[in-house]
Order: sequence, then C-alpha cells, then structure tokens
Amino acid sequence: ILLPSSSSSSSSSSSPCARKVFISVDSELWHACAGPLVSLPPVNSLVVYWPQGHLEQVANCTPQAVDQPPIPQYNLPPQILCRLTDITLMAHPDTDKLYAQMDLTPVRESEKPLVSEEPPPAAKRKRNSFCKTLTASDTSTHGGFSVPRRAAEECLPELDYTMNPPCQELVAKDVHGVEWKFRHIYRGHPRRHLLTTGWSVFVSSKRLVAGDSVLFLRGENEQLRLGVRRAPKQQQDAPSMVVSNQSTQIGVLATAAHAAMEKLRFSVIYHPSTCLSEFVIPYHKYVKVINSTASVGMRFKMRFESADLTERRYAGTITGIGDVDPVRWPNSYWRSLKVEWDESAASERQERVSLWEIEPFNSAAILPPLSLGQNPSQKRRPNKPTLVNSSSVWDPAMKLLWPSNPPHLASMPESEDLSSPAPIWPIAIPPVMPDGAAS
Amino acid sequence: ILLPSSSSSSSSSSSPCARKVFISVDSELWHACAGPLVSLPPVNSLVVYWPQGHLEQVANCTPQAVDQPPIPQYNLPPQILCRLTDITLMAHPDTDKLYAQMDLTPVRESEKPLVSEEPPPAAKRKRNSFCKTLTASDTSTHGGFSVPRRAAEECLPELDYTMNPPCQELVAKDVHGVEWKFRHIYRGHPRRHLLTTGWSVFVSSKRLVAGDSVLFLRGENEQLRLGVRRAPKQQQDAPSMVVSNQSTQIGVLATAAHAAMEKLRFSVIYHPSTCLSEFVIPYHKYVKVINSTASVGMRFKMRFESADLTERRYAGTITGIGDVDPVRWPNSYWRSLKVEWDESAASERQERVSLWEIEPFNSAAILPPLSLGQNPSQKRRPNKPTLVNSSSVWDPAMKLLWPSNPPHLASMPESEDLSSPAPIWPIAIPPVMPDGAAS
DNA sequence: ATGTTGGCTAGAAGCCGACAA
DNA sequence: TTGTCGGCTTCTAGCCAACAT
Repeated sequence: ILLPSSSSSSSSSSSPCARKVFISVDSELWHACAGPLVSLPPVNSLVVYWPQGHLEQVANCTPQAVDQPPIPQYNLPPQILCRLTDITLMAHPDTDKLYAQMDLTPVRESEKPLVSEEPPPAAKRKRNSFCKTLTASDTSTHGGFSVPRRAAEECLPELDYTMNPPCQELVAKDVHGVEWKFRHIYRGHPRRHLLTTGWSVFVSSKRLVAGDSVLFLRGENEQLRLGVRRAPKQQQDAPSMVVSNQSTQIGVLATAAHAAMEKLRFSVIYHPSTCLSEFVIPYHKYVKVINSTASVGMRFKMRFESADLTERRYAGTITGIGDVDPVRWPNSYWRSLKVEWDESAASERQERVSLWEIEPFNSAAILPPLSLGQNPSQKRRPNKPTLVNSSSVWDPAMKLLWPSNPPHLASMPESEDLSSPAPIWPIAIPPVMPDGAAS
Repeated sequence: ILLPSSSSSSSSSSSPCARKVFISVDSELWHACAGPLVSLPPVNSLVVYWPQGHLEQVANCTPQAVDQPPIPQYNLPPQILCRLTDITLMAHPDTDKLYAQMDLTPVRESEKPLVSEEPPPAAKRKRNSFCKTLTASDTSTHGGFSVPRRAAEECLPELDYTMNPPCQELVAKDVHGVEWKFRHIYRGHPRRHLLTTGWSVFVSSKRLVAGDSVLFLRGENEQLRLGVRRAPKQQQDAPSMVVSNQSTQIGVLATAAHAAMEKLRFSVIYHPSTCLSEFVIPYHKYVKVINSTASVGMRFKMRFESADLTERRYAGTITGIGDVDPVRWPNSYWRSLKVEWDESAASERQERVSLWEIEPFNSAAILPPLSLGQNPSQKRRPNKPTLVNSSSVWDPAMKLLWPSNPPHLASMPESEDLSSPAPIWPIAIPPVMPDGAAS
C-alpha cells in the first residue's frame, strides 16, 4: 500500500514562519477563508474611511473593561477620503484569525478623484474549493474526517481507484505555509472519502471543535491549501491587552486626525471575523449611494452569510434615518439607517445599517440614482436637495462633506458636477425618531 | 488507599471566569509570580510616569511590523507627575501572562506633593511558596512532577506518613481561580515527593515546556495556589494586533498628552514579563535620585533576576550620560546613563539604565545624596549644579522639569527648597559620547 | 536529593465496517 | 450520501522502582 510516512507535520517544513514577524498570507486562501461577503477594495483605489466604524471594530475586539475613563475628543469628520496605498493580508499565528493591514493615504484637495472608478467585475472562477462544517464525528478522537463526495472529486487530487483500497497521502499548506499531511482513503460500504491519519493532530493543533469549519482550496498548480473558520459563537479573542482600551481608542482617533491633517499615510487593521460593517469602503460605492435616496418605510435587502457559509439575503424595512451619535459624530452617514428585519429571528442582525450596505428590494441593481422613494410623505423633488426638516440642521453636514477649507479636517473633494443633475442627497430626518426606545 | 476522584479540573469549578472580562487577580499570587524585582507603588501614592518607557514596552509587546509610517509628534514632557489612583492586577486568560492596569491621575500644580512619602518597609514574610523550573522529566508524558523535598515540607499540606505509601489529594487554584487537582504521593527509594495524577493535564493545559517554572503558594488559610512562569526565551506573545502599531504608539502618547493637559485620569498597562524597566516609578525614588549625583566612570550595582529566579546583583560602570533620543525626548532622565557591565556575558542586559535603577557600589544605601563622584575628571562641586559642558544646553531641561507654566504640558511641582541645600542635579554630558558606535 | 530510564499496564486513540438518517 | 456507533487493534500516557548524578 502506498503511504510513505503518513506522519503529521508540526515543525517539519522549512516555512519561514519566524517569530513575531507577520508574513503576508496567500491572497486566494485569505479571501476563501474570509467568505464571500468580505471584499477589499483594490490597491490604489479611492476609499472612504469611517473612524466610527473603526472604533466599533476595536470595541468588539477588546474586552469590555471596567475601564472607561473620560472620553477623548478629536475634531474628526465622520469620513476621510483616502487612497488605499497598500494591503497586507495576515493571520494570527496562534488562532489563524484573519486580518488585513490597510495603508491609507488621505487625499489632498488638489488630487481630483478619478471619474467614478468602476470596479472591474471579477470573473467567477470554477469551483476549486470546499468548506465543511465539522460534525461531532469529525472532531471526536474516535475517527477521522468524512470528505463530502463532490468536494473530494472536485477539489482533491484524483485517487487511483485501481488500488484496494484506493488511498493516497495529501499535503496541504495552511495560512502560515505550514504543511499538514493526511491519509486520504476511499473505503467503507457504501464507499466514501475519508481523511484518517494526520487528521486528529490537525484538529487538536488548531483547536477545532464541532461547528468550526475547514476549507480546502486547490490551486492551479495542484497545490493544496487549507484554512480554518471558527464557529461564530466561540469568537473569544483572548485579547492581549497591550495598552488600555482607552489608549487604543484614542490611538485610532489621534492617528486618523494626525494623518488627515498632515496628509500622511497611516494603517488600519481590519478584522473580517468581527462580522461588523466594513469601515473602509470603495469611494465609488459611497458616491453612488450618496447620490441616491432612501426614506422611511422603504424596503430593502441586505447580504448576509448563512449558516452553511453561503451568501443569502435578508429583507427589512427602513424605520428611521438619523445619526447614531449626534453628539460626537453629527451628520454622519455611518449607520444612518434604522431598520427592522422581516424574520422574527432577527437577532444577531444590526438594527442600524449604512446606505451602502443595502440593496433595493426589487433587485434591479445596487441602488441606482433613480427615484426609489416609496413613502408618500417623503415626496422627492428631483435635482434638488431634499431637506425634510429644518434645512439649517443639515448645512453643517454639507460643509463637513465638502468643506470650504478647514485646516485640520480631512476634506472630501468636490464632485465634478456639484450643481448639475446629480444632487447631493442629504439624509432625511424622519418626523419622529424614537431614539431612546431602541429595544 | 485514600484518593477520592483524582481527576483533573478543566471546566469543573464554579469560578466566575467569564469571557472577555478581566477579573482582578489575587495580589499575593500575582506578586509571587511576577518576581521579587517587580514592585508596584502603593495606591494613592505619587508616581512619575515615563512615556518613553511606556513606548519601549509597547514596542516589545508588539510585532516588529513592516509598518513604520511617519512619526507622530506630541509635545509631551519626558515625565509626568501623577497620583496612582488605582491598580488592577490581571492575567491573560490563555497564557496566564501577568499585567497590571494602573490608573494615573496627573497632579495639578496646586496639589503640592506630600513631603517625601517614604515607602513603608514591607515586613519579610516567612517562606510559604516555592518555585521550580521544570525539568525534561517534569514535562514529559512519561511521568509526573518531582517536588523538591524542602518545598513539599514547607509549602504543601503535611502528609499522613503512617499511610503506605503516604499520599493525598492536593487542590490548588491558579491565577484565574480555576482549581487543579493533583495526587501527591511520597514513595520510591530513596523516598521523594511526587505529583502524579492530574499533573500532565495541567502541563498540557498551560502548555508548559521544560524550562518554564511553576510556583506553589500556601496561604494562611491553608489554601493552595499555583502560578506559572514561562521561560524568558519563549516570550512569544502572539500579539493579537487589534490596531496597527503606529496607532498603538500614537495612542500612548495622545492619551498621556490629553490626560496631562486636562488633568484627567488615564490608564496604562504594565507587563512585568517584558523584563524592561518600569515606566511608573515612585515619586520619592525619583526625587531622591534627582538630588543625588552620578558621573562617568562611577561604579554601581543593579538588581537582576538570575536563572534560579532569585535576586542577584550585577556590577557595572557608567560610561556616558546623555539623552537616549535627543530629538524627540531631549533632556530626559529616562535611561540617561550609558553603562558597561562587568561580566563578559553581559548580553541581555541593557546598555542604558536610569538613575533610579542603580545602587552605589558600596552598598550603603540607595544612592544617598552624598558625594559619590569617583572620577577625578568630574570633580563635583557640592551644592551647585554641575554643568560639565555648556550650561546653556541644560537650561531647557530645567524649564521642562520645573516649568514656568506651559498650558499643555504636564507640570512638575516646585520642590519646596529649590534654592536651598539640595540642588537640582542635572545630567552631566560626557566629553565624548559615541552615539553611533553603540555596539 | 532528584533527574532519567526501563518495565509494565490500563486506557485512549484511531482504523474498520455496519447501520441508519 | 454521510453521521454515528460497536468492535477491535495499536500505541501512548502514565505509575512504579531502579539507578545515576
């Protein structure tokens, strides 16, 4: 029987996984593990950075400490227009948790944005990966891993079925480049694909439990890679607490403020596994959505990741429009929509979303700048700013987004046709906004 | 044979070790694990906070990333006088790595410091703990843990030696309050104390390897506790990288600057395991040392932790005095002494130390304000500032330490007798200071 | 006094098909 | 098609004393 060593990997291969040094992770594997919803803007494109969203993520990655000293205050606009200078994909050395360092360079006013950098539609590749949620049997010490039939046939190297039983040794590299070896065998009645020897050390090394997922990815060069996705439940980070939470938060704001003022490059860390909203979004997405409209009562859909790790859409209704934090972040588009989800089991889903996260209910396109208003009380006057309540309330917002020239604020560049057809569409304030009754 | 269950612990006991919540750790155990050199100032005492040192520790806890964007700049003085409002002792939930959150409140100028708050000399307790570095046998799967004889007799509950063999079940709580059970037996020829059943799960749970240490601590109430000290070598943190390093560093500075300006409480995290210098030191220590003198050529001793986890002193000679970073932190006492160590195997030891870390060579007291100058070329004129080179260079330092009243700088309060006997002793600049040739 | 090793044993890890969902 | 289980085998974890340092 073929099967040279069939031992496990551990510290065998010559992978340059040095201590305390972060190596850039294979992009295809990173994105496969991150899931279909996570899409990073291309390098060198224009993006909008949302400090509020960054703070949300930091708070989520951090222990809710007993430590809430005074609130810092920085004169930051809600959003900063940047060029995405560079992206480094990374993974935590212990947990394989993914993240990305995004280098952002605030855009000078003189730098006019390219006309609506449209995203190149990525060609769909044929299926060359599979992701399976581990069962109790997969993770028990009693046996190995049951490979779904289609997955084995499409993603694993072909077996020599003349053997009895057919078996081979698989070698797959994880996100750090570490090699793992498995015995792949096709046996049993009825026949099935199994990974036996080597599987349990992988499970225990990665500390996988039932509910977690593994992902196999076959490259063009027949190189096999594999990744890990933890069950969303056990998202315990075991935060390392290098500095206090207060310092971390101040650091986020101060870094952005400093960078925006001096127009200097800065870096942010994005954790896709937090399942929170992305706080660096493509500029064209922002522009498109700013020029469109939304109103209370409007129906929409939004993409989510379902339990089987595929994409699905949930429907909801806009129930309010306004600032999340009117004091610290007035006139911000960040999570400006208050929504209600159709499904009653709508826990887990945010009750506030941002304009660019949603899609119109009739899935024509992603929020085209056509009239979408369906609420009769919010009749839209085309080509003119729709100021629902007092217009003076939203004047500062205008200034913030297209500032006259405040020295210490990041400036959004002027749109080419500020006075022509596509109007700046401000956020409509609903007549009644039950802010306190948020439950 | 007595031995009720002899099973391991894991998630058994009802310890309130909730997720993502940091519980304050038993102080005695924390300090025992931290080692004899780590001494935190008492709560409510005056302390001096050194942002430079804080940055050093942060850099040490953080991957040396490929990420060094532009340097931030804050107008911070090298030191900030604070009151130590509170201390919370903590431990990392996964690694048991110790740290302390220290809440600092910058002192207003109006708040005169109490006259030389002397530290109450802590009474030495009798030995009620032992710490053993694990051998290969201790950590192998082949057997248990060999308890040193004296340690067992002094720190473990007494065995009933009439039994054959004498044995009992030990229960010890770790730093998180989790209970671990061990079978303690006295057997073999010659007789010895061993921990058998339960030991290996502890080793694997804590991921201990040969070279790490365990520490047993017996309380007054016969309650047994145990802690873990990793070998200094494997100090890999697996940093969680919540935000970029740049943001972390900026956060440290911005937090301190903000707090100093507004006289608001802020928190810092201190990691004793970094083995770097403490960046929060008692004010009385600072005052004492500022009023003393030091000069190039002077001999001194300094406390270190030796391999067997006890305290020992190394001797060295001052070879230079001056700023570590003359550009960003001019006129700072932080690591202002450049030193050379006697032992040739002096790697690992810092080549720069601060005044308050060293002791005079003749161990009379801790740097009394007596004349200690031994270098004939640096003859000291008592009771007057010794300005070796151009005195104008050090004028700004004076202003920084005792500022006239800059609004955004933390101010050091005026010493009661600025013009009387005890002079402000400035750092002497050596004639030649080879800064580039640091190796 | 205590680290390491060989011997021995109990129990877990782990491979297999059967069977069911 | 694939999750779980009982049966069986192999191997390691783990207790012991002997021996060495």
